[in-house]
Amino acid sequence: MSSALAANDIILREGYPADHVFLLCSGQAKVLTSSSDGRLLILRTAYAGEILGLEAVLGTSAYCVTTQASSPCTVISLAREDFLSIMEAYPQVSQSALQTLARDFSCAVLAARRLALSPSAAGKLACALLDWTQAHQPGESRAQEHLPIRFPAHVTQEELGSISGLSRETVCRVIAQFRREGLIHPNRRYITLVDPDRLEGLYCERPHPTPGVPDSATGSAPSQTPSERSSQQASGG
Amino acid sequence: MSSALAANDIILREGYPADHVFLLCSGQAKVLTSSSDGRLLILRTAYAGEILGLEAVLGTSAYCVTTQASSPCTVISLAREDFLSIMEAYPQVSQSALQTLARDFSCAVLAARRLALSPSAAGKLACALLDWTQAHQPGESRAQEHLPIRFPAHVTQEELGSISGLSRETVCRVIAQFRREGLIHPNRRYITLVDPDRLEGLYCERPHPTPGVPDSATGSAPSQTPSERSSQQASGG
DNA sequence: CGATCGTTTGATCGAGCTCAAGTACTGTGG
DNA sequence: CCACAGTACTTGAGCTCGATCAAACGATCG
Repeated sequence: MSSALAANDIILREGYPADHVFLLCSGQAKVLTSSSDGRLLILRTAYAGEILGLEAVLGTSAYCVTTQASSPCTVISLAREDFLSIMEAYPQVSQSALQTLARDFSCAVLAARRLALSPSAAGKLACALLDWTQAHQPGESRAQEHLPIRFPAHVTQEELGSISGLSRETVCRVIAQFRREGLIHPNRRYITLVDPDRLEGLYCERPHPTPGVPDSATGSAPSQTPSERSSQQASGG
Repeated sequence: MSSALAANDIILREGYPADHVFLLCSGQAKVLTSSSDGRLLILRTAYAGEILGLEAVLGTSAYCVTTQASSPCTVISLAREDFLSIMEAYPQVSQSALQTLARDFSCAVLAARRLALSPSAAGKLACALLDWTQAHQPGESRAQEHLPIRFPAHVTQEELGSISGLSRETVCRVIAQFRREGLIHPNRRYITLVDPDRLEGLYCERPHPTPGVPDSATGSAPSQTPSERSSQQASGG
């Protein structure tokens, strides 16, 4: 039931039958998806305490991501049926699973966003750095976002490439460019984001409070949602 | 509480406070994310009966996708607190929400996959067509995947571009190429995928039962997951 | 029958990938 | 402390693919 894994061991594999969920008891793991030619897309890092494989056990019958230990790990595996009955018995577990899935979904959407909508390599990398640091920020230090941010340790440029959808070499070139522009300060250990706000403003098309969805057919005020105009009827477009 | 919306009206907007969930009672809606310069990434189509905005109400405090009516719609909005207490009172609602979120997550991962891992425009479009038809297949006709598939109606090439991360013109060119190769049969109304399997084999790097994650440091059999070697200990890397 | 929207095709250009070579840093063992 | 090996980083040159710009063509609808 409990396993000790070495770095780079596979915890679960995309495409395989989703017969278990895995509780990551210690260590860290990369959540990624891969193509048959070896290219990787790293979605996020999972830390101790997280449950892996939720989406597959609940939904389709196969895992849709691969999880690979990035450091020595301890995991506990739980059979699908057991986990489902636990969730039934303890509503708190369901609630926790809901929040986990909601976060996973947001993370996947952010990845898709920057891959599709960032027009340049610099944009992709900037978004990746900002998304990554925000997602892995311990605690709720979202308010002091304008302060310098340390990028988590031991992420190679190759991994950065797999996060942002760029080649190793391009990652290197963009990092050099950001350094020249004073936006980041790469040490051997950390990449310090000197001015996250400026980085975001210059290169990112991130979800803002006022996003750019066209309101072509909508004559009404763009900021209104149905909840705010429950009595009104939308003018037919 | 209930609203009638015209086509192209916005149901909920990414970045806005997640104060409500929305039950789509009739019509269809596009789930998308946008950049400030107007580029779009369409993740999927939501149909009548679906609950929209789940991920935001449960997780972070802001919607992370935009939902836009693609046909006239009826939606019912439900305040966040009300929905949360309903979920608490009726475990079935929680279970349903879990499955919805699991599917949404899988869908977002597929989008990120094809954006990052498909090496060519043809690959991106082929994956998009296949993902889209599978996700929107009514019922469980997954078994007869080798039969021709009709692509859902009224998806313009521009929308196909926003689904696959390509420009309109490139979508057109790739469609022409697929037609020349006998892979698809585009009518004015439908695109018929003549041979989905061949299309997938030629152009897609989709999650197969034997994906290409490197097992560099793992000496053990690649197909083994921790659940299958619960008594064994991984050899320290 | 004209207007509008969607599709088709061509020409050009540039960003980023690939290939290739070279450099810096880390850790290990003597 | 130094030599060595391995890994990661850096930089350059060339080239390919898809975006962009531009211009018709076709269908549908009022």
